[in-house]
Formats: sequence, C-alpha cells, structure tokens
Amino acid sequence: MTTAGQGLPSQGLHSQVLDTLGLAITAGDYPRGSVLRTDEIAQRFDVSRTVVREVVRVLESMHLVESRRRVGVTVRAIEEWNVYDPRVIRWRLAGSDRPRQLRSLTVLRSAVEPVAAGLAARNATPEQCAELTECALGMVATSRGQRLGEYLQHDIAFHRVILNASGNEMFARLGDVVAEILTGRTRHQVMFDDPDPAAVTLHVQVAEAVREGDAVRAEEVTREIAVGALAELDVLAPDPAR
Amino acid sequence: MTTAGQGLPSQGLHSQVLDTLGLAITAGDYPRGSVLRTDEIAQRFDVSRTVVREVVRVLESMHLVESRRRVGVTVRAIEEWNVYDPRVIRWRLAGSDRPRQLRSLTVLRSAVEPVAAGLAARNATPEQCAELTECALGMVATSRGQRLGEYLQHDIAFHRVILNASGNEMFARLGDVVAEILTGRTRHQVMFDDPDPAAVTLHVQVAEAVREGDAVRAEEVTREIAVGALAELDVLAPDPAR
DNA sequence: GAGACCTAAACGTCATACTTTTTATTGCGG
DNA sequence: CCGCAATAAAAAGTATGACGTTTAGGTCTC
Repeated sequence: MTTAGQGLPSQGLHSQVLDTLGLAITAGDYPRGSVLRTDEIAQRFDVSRTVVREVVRVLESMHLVESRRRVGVTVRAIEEWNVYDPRVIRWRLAGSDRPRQLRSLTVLRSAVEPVAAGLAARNATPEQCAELTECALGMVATSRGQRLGEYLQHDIAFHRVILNASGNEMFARLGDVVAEILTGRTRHQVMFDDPDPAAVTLHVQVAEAVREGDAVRAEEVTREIAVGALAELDVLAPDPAR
Repeated sequence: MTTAGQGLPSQGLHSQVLDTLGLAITAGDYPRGSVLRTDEIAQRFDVSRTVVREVVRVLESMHLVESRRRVGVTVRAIEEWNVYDPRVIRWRLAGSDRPRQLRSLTVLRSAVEPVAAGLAARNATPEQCAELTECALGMVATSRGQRLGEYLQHDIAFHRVILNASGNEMFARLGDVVAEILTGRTRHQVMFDDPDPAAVTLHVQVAEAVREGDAVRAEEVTREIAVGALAELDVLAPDPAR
C-alpha cells in the first residue's frame, strides 16, 4: 500500500531547485508573464545550467512555464497549469493558495467519491470488502477519546479502498488527494473535538452497502458524506464570492 | 478560448524523443520493470545525452519511469502513472490502450459533469449563459442532415462552457478531456447517423436550467446525458469484466 | 512612416570530463 | 560452505565550454 504521497525526498540538486522554483511559482511569487532566465537561475541556486534546464523542462511539462528562444522562461497563467499534477497540488497546498486549492479539491472529491462508491459496490473483491469493514470498525473504535491521529489513518484508508475498489484508474489516483484533504482538515480544524458521530455512522453504512453490493445506497450515503465535507468547508473557509 | 489541446507541435528534438518514448511506454512496448539506459536512447535517436536526460526527467515527472543510479531508467507500473497528465492521456488515447482509457475517462466525466452543471447554474455569468444557449441552439441546428462535424464543435463548446462556468478550476481543466472523448466518439462510432434527438433535447434543457439558476435540474438532466454516454460506451466497447 | 535588414540575446544542442551512488563481485576469514 | 567486508565497475548526476538556431527589437533606407 502506498503510504506516502509521491516524491517527498528532494534528494539531488535537481529536486531541490525544482521544489523551490515550483513552490515559488505556484505561490504566486512570479506573477503570470514573469520572465526568468536560465543563467540567472543557475547563478541564484549556484548550480550548472544543465540542472536548470532539466528543471525548466519539468516545469514546462506541468505547464507552469513556457520556454521560448530569445525571450526566456515565462510564467503561464494559472488557468493553464496542470492542476492535477500531484506535485503542483502539493505545492499549492503548502503555499498561500492553500484555501482555494482545498476548496477545489473538496468539490472534486464530492463529485467523484459517490460515483466511485457505487462502482465499488459492484466491483469490490471480497478482500476489499473485508478491508473496508476493517477500516470502518477502526473509525468507530477511535472515534472517541482524543484519538484523532488514529482515526485519521482509518479514514484515509477507508476512502482509498473505495477509490481503488471502483476499478477506475482515474478515481484510484485521487487517493492521495483525498488523503491530503483529510490530513489537512484534521490538522487545521477540529484538532480537539472528536469526529462527528454521524459521519462515522455514514462510513459504516457505506461499508455495509458495498459489502451487500447495493450500489445505489453506497452512492447515496457517500453523497451525504460529501455534503458534510462541503458544509465543513464553508464553515472553515467561506466561499470567497467564487 | 483555448481551441487546441495543449502541446501538439512536437517541434524540437526534445519533444520528438519525448513523444516517441512516451507513446511507446504508455502503449506497453516496455513492460513494467523494463530498464532503459540513457546512452542507449541517445544512440537510438541519434541525439546527445543532454536531450535524453531532459526527456527522462519529464517522463519521471509523469511517474512513467524512475531513474536510479547504477541501474538505469526503469518503467513504473501503470498504477503509478500520472494519468491526469494531458500528454499521458493523449498518448494512451493514441495507442493500444485507447478503449480502456476511453472508458475510464467517460466514467470520470459522468461523475464530474453533473456536479459541474449544478455549480454552473449557481455561478454562470450572463455571458456564459448566452454562450451556452448559443451552443445548444447550434446543436439543434446541426442535428439533422449529416452535419456531424459542425454538431461536434457545438457539443464540445457546450461542455467546455459548463465546466468553465462551474467556477472550479479542477473541473475546468477537464474540458480537453471531454473534447477528446466527444471527438473520438464521433470519429469511431456513428459517423453516418445523425445524433440522438433525445440527447439534443437534454442539452437544451441543461442550458435552460443553468440560465434559470436551477441547480438541481441542471445536475439532474446532465446526469441523464452522462447515463447516455455510459450506455453508448457499453455498446461500443463492452466492459472487459472490470 | 512603413518595410526590409541586421544584430544580439536567450534558449537549444552537442561533446567531454569528472563525481557520486549503488550494485555486484571478489576474496578473506570463520 | 557461508557470511561479511573490501573493491571495482556501471550508470546516472553534475559541470563546463562551445556552437547552432530562433526571434525580438532596433536600425537603416526609401
């Protein structure tokens, strides 16, 4: 099981420069249209142009920047960024864009997870059903008594299993995103309170529905969970008029 | 308006090698675990190692491969690929993985678009409403008489407006995906028949609902469109047991 | 003032040398 | 025969310098 999100290490000059630059760009330090020169970057980070070029190529593949002859490396508009790139997501969640990014991702999640749960009810293997039940039980067991850390782990595992069991690779790849959202929520929001008992119950019901192959109910109940997540978001970070 | 999907040009050595290698890998020519050496690649394409290294770095950022010292560049399992990367999507749609990819994307679309339509009903600007109506009218006008090409353009524009009007950047970025799906459908399936009149009506109704700010109805009707798309898929490419 | 021409700036590509990490082999001792 | 440690080699990582190619922007002419 993939326990860690991809690519934290930052070992090697390449990764370091990439991380720093990517973070700076996604944070808005270089507004759209800003021009960077490879030589300047090389000097600033005290690395060779070789390294810088590779970094630029990767940033370019993420559509964060565009490199053109005689002009330099220009920062693209946010509308062009590959916002599904896990690294872009991580950068934005780590930077000043975090609230907006969190909202976008939660809305995406609220759209995807119910459908994924419905598919999971049809496609889940017995092993996945067992794992799901185990996760739900774990959530129940840790839902009281300031055990938020453990609860979070079960919660993440639960949603991962659902997404994987859907049998859709696009859904499955959102596991890390959901994990990130849930982690962020626990860390920033209700660090002290125990989780909402109603939410716990809903998760148990989803596990039941999937086990019984009741796709409609699985989808319906998951949609309720999603509604809760959205409501939570509105409390935490009120919609900035858009 | 972004009319073209990103990055078709393939100008420059870098892009050529990247495209060739990316296509080959996503097509499964190099099974998971295969090892490539940069020197070999350089020789095979008759380019310098510089170019190859930049290509490898980009492939690595897509999680298609992993580069390690003393061992080489190894192809990762498909479960690790960044399947939301537009270029990966294009490669897979162009290769032998097309049916599977098309199914995944259609399912994703069927989950996202209804929610996007609901949001669009709340957030769409008057201009977007007008554009939407225009698209729907265009679809009606070209729905009879073997004008599939024109119809397709209106159809694509319609869905793009919906996704953009949702106000969610993650949804908006799926515009190219939807365009690709619709294009592929027209090209491969019913090149001769006129589009289903029922589908046309549904689109008109969505435009109406959005214009009236009726989020529930917009979502509902869009969900019917999605159901149609999924059904269509089952006819064209029967579910391979998963 | 408009158009053709020219220059220089920045990226793109190549070649080479050297460094670093990691794997596999070899060889020693138990 | 087995295990551990020293060692050698393979491949990527990094640095440097040179040259090619494109193109923005200035210049010159008419």
